[in-house]
Amino acid sequence: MSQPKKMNIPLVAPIKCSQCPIRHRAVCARCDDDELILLESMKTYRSFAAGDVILWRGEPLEFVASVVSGVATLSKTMEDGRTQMVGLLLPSDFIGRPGREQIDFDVTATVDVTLCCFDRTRFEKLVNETPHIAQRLMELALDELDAARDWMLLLGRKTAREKIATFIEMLARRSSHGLDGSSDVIDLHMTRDQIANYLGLTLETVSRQFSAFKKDGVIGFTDRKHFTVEDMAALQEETGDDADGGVVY
Amino acid sequence: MSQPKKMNIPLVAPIKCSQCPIRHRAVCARCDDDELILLESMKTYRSFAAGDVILWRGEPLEFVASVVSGVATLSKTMEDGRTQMVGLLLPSDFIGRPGREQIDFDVTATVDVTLCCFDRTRFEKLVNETPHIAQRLMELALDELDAARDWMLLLGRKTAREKIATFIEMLARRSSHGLDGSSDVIDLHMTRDQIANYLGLTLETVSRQFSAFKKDGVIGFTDRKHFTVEDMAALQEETGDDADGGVVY
DNA sequence: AATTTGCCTTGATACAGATCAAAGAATCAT
DNA sequence: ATGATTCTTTGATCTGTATCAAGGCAAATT
Repeated sequence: MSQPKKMNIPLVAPIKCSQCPIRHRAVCARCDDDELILLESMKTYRSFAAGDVILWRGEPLEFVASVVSGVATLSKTMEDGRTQMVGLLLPSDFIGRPGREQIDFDVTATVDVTLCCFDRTRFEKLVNETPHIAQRLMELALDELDAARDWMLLLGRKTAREKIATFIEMLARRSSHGLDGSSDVIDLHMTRDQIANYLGLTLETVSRQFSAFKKDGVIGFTDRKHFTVEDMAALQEETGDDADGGVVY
Repeated sequence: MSQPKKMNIPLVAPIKCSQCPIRHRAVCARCDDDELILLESMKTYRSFAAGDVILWRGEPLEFVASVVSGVATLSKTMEDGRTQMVGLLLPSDFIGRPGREQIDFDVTATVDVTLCCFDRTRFEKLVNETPHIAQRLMELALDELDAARDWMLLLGRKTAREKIATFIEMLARRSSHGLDGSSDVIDLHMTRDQIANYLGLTLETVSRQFSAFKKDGVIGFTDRKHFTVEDMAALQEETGDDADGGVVY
């Protein structure tokens, strides 16, 4: 009954742009109705199971895409196997870049992922003709750049404890549904090993720091993949980040 | 005769866009003659001495700019003083982003810098009206993003020796004037401390690794700020990067 | 139910790089 | 020139995190 994991049926029937959950945040955010009709005719949906590689480094890039649902990661691997995640793609984030026919990292689905794909060369043409899209793509790229820079500070200067605190705080912020009601159960989609690759640590250190925060009453685990934040103020304090935006009076 | 360091005369007479050294690579790369005339009427030049802070984190952003000459760095500092450089700006690189009125890092001139500045709000308007510029800005952002991701791998996973090798190799590649004639003298514009902040190390470790590479005959110092690469192959090997682009056959 | 497999935790130990310290160049100011 | 300051090197020691190793738990498979 269950499908074999690597079965190759990535294509899925797309939903209407007008009903698309990422309509107002993705690369198409600024498009008017005419432009949407055009995009609608170009797009195809593809799905990937958790763990599947979406794109290999160096592989010719046939399509660019927006993440519709799920989470994907960008990662780089050294010859001896050391790997570092260099990006996290959430719904509305964009994969690929116009003007380059390959990428320099692997893209992997960490949970089931659905992508809204466009043929790369056709999309490039569209970018050149459609200012809205180029502008939105610019904004998305600049947002990712901001995130990458925060991550560089984390990787270069934060201690293991600060890294884990920052990571937990990020998850807490993301999964709080608008409100900052703290004691929701947070899902830790990734394995300890993936978290380690994200934070520039080993999986053992990740495990130890989680245990330490649990012992200190900052978080509580309901099971290995789910936890609650018990003391948000303490967590914030441990991240090493400024409480405010860094504005000094 | 010499001017006091902090004297506030940043404004300088701009040169013509048509003669501008970064004309074909900066944000204005794709602009046609009409657009250039418009930009010409908007732009002002500002100069900063080595060591000057160009923009403070959180400060309201009055202008955006292209680097015309010199080198500037982007850096983030934690409350306790730990700092991490998160970007290096070379001629043609862009400072600031349309749609945001402050930035989350400090921008500092490491050597004397000249900027081609545009009033931020006027520039934003121009971006909205001029697809060329949004496209070019997107490309610049994506290039920076690629660089940031390489840097994340370095910060998260490379050893001190690999970090220094990567840094030296980058300088060597940049300062080789087109040719790969190796034994040019390379200028190490930055202090050991700045290099440490760039690589996520301490200045002592930077110094030790330089000494180690010198002892191993990989590089030779002519003075503390100038060196030559004696063994490029060995240097490449030490970076930990794939020799090729990662293409496996 | 028993077994396998993958993931996680915890302990013991090693080591790379940080920290502390001091002295040696180079640059700057007088 | 002379002294002051800043930057750099090198040494000694410490420590946070990696590494090595073993066992535990839970889900998947038989």
